[in-house]
Amino acid sequence: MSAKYQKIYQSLLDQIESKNIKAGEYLPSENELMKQYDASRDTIRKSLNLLLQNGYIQKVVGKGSVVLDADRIAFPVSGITSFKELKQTMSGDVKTIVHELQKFPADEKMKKELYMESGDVYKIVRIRTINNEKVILDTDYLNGNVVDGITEEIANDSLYDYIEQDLGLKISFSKKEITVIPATKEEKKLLDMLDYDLLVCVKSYSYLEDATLFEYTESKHRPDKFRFVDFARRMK
Amino acid sequence: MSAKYQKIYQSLLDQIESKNIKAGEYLPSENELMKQYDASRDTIRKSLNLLLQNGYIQKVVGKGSVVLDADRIAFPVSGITSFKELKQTMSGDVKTIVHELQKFPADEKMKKELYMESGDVYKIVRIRTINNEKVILDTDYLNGNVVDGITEEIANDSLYDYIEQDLGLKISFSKKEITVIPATKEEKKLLDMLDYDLLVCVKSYSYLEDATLFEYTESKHRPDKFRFVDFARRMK
DNA sequence: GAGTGGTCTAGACCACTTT
DNA sequence: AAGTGGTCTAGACCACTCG
Repeated sequence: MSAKYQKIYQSLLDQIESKNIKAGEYLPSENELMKQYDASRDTIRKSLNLLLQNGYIQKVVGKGSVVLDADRIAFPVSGITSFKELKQTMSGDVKTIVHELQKFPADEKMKKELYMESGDVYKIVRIRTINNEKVILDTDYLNGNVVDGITEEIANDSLYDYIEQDLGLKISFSKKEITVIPATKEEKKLLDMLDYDLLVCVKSYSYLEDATLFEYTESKHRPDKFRFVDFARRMK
Repeated sequence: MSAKYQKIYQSLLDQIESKNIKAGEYLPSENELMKQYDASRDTIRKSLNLLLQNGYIQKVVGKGSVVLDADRIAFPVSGITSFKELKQTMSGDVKTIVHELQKFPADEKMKKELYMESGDVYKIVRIRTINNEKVILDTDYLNGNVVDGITEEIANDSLYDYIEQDLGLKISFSKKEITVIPATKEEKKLLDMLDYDLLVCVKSYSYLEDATLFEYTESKHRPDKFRFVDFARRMK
């Protein structure tokens, strides 16, 4: 986070989020920003590109960079938000129950899902409660060759913090798939399902900076507690 | 699409998609690509950035750009795919039934959703069938000050083609929200709901290049026919 | 005509990986 | 030591919007 363009991005973002520059207003021109931040045009443009990609501004040729209305749909779910990070944007009292934690030699399914040839796999099953209702069931499978030393405390706190801060690995990107599936008896027993028979299933593959696949997750949400927000630019 | 970096992007993408360069292999280095395409490093890097953002490659410092496994999760839903575009990636026989098409002065709800002060709004209700099953209910509201002249044929074919090709407007970005909602009696009547009581609701706000909001859509999917795929890079 | 963003170029230094 | 990507700079021309 020491790069100049990232600092400028953060500085501009702060001004947008604090409503110092309001939705509908224009940012200073690239020329202006060059002077303000004592940076080259290219550096400024890198900063603006980050704002652009994350849906904070829209550039209009001949006019400038307009600030968009980020409140319209609040923006909790961008990037690879882990549950702990997500939690901070959620209302209500959120807790984690570690239901299962084991380490075992990778079976066929895991070798396939995690592209492993040998070694151990961690399986972690966690139940997430919101206001004391059990509404999310997370099952993680981790490549034990990449990540090791997972304990119940870690699983109870934050896996991502452990991987990034303690192991010093860098989580880089993920692929997610969202579908709706019937709840099994087992799942109905573990969660407070009310009258629902379906679960929203988010399958997720997470990768490190060097493109190593280290985690496969199935996150099953009670339908009424599920919400996903997306910002997308058109690519033609 | 005439920019040099976009052409290089497309060229590299073709090679990746045709398996000319396979997953796990490295692209030529930036230096190599500069020579191959007779371009500056900056231009090459712009092309690679597009591949990066769309999940086709991962850059590893000191090594190069690895091609990722795009097949792992197929990638139908990136950008603002309209239904017609989506259709092409779907299996099965897909049809559209225009159920309602009207134009009326914006009421309070529409003024709020579309940020209008006055003028007309189009309301279009369409039912999408897959293999003759009615599984998706799309309701579009369009700002009549921006988009005009919509007929049943257009609604039946492709709204986006009309807006982009006939009206010459440029669709630029959208915000989407995915939730699950109970199906109303009306919706149950319009769709083939089998035993399902829930619908996946995708609310979408679509904007033009100059940041004008021109469309608000509610797309309701029968749960078993819904699938959403997402690629995300971590922003810390 | 002045100002805006969009694109492209050429050159430089750094931290990192590999041999 | 050589090669890689990450960052930063300076200068140029274009198409576009606005007054």
